[in-house]
Amino acid sequence: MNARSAPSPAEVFPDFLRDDSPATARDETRCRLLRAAVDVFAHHGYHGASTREICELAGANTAAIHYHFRDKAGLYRELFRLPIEWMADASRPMTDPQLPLLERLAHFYRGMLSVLSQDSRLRQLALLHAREEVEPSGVLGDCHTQAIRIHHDRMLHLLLPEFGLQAPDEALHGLAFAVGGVALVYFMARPAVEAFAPTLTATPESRETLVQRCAIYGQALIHAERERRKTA
Amino acid sequence: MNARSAPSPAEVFPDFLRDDSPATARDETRCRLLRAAVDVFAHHGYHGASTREICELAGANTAAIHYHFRDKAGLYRELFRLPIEWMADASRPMTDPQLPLLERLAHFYRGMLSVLSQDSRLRQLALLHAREEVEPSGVLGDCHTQAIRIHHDRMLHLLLPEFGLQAPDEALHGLAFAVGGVALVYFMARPAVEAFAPTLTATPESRETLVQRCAIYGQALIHAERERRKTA
DNA sequence: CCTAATTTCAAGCAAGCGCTTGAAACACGC
DNA sequence: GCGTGTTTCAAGCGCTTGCTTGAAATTAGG
Repeated sequence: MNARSAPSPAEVFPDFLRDDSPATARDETRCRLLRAAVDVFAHHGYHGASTREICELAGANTAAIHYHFRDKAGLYRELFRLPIEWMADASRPMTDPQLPLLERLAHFYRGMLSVLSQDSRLRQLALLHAREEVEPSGVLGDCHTQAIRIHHDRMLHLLLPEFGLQAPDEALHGLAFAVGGVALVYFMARPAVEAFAPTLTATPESRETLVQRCAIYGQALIHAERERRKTA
Repeated sequence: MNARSAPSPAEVFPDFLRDDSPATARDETRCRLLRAAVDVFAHHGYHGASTREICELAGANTAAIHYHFRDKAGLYRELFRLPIEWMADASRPMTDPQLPLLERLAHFYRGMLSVLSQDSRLRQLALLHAREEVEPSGVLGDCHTQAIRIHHDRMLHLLLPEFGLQAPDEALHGLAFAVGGVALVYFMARPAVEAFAPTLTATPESRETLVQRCAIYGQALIHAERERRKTA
């Protein structure tokens, strides 16, 4: 009668995104619900989405949501349960101290933009995170901010040695926001980007060119902050 | 029975935001509805907001929305009818060719951040625009993108002479996005900023410091792009 | 002050919402 | 093959939603 006990994270993430999962048939409906939920929530937002539409897309009964996730909020929350680190695997090498700064920044931006490049559920999931930042659904608590913090901390981790600091000060937080902001617009204001400069992110080649330019910009920001600290 | 013909823009914008308007009593209910709509839509988003709550806050009957704006979408659309140029008056001097680049950039960022500084309806209105970018309500058409375009064009207008160009190329659009992105996070990811570095935007003084740093960053981006073009 | 147009009101409709129910279908150990 | 626990189903409940209605209240002109 009650909702199932939650499975371990690795059991569903990010596997449920793939159409060829799950391994076991017992979770089939559950996975189809999660996949459909990503699609519908991404299209209409949390409040705009209806459980009926999700179930219809999943080919399941409306009662299935209550059975597997207790309620609509539980289903939505399940999509945010794991940190979004795996969303941007490509950005992992940015913490490699062996690589030159420019290259690490390129990895960072490639990670951000790669998620958006494909018309996949990964991109839709990224969209859900972006939405939650601008229009919190109110059902997630602070778990979403925690997920974002990982990225911010990683950026700080890259910046700190550049300035010989042990802990970030106010300006370093601002710099981290600025470095991320160089590519943020492609994340958070997709319609505007495609309206003003559609060719910028059209092909994988143009996206890679964009990544390289962003890396140069990021490096310039770091240099500028270094100069600013010298004179101040 | 039918909705009134739309008044001229200057008649309601941005006057309806001020609590001491309107000049004539005949538009009182209409103005109170608009003000309440800003509040409620900003809190819950388009889909999450209910017309009943808006009317309750405005002290009006639920039928008033239909009478003055035809329906919920009409009321929402009215909040987006005018370009958002007046939302950031402080950024107007950024087009003044007399001023040095750094100062013009400071005006730009001051305009962006000033809107968010106060807990006013102006800020809520800005929030509505940010939301619409991430989660289009679907009732605005492209009129919202048009409003954003004004800011993008103004940034291009600032950048073009710096590179001796007549028309923007792909990279210049990317640069415009990057320059704006330096402060975009304070606009579009307010919860994250306040979670990670709350003091950054806490007081008017710290915000002005932030504006100055952003201007330096923006200038650095422009210089970096100039260097990049030289070597490429 | 009467008349006509404009604006507001209480009441309620149809539709869609999230969620519940009790029974049927299924899976699986013995 | 049976009994037990798990999963799915059709049906519908109570509620809120956006919107409508016809009449009352208000305003303005002659």
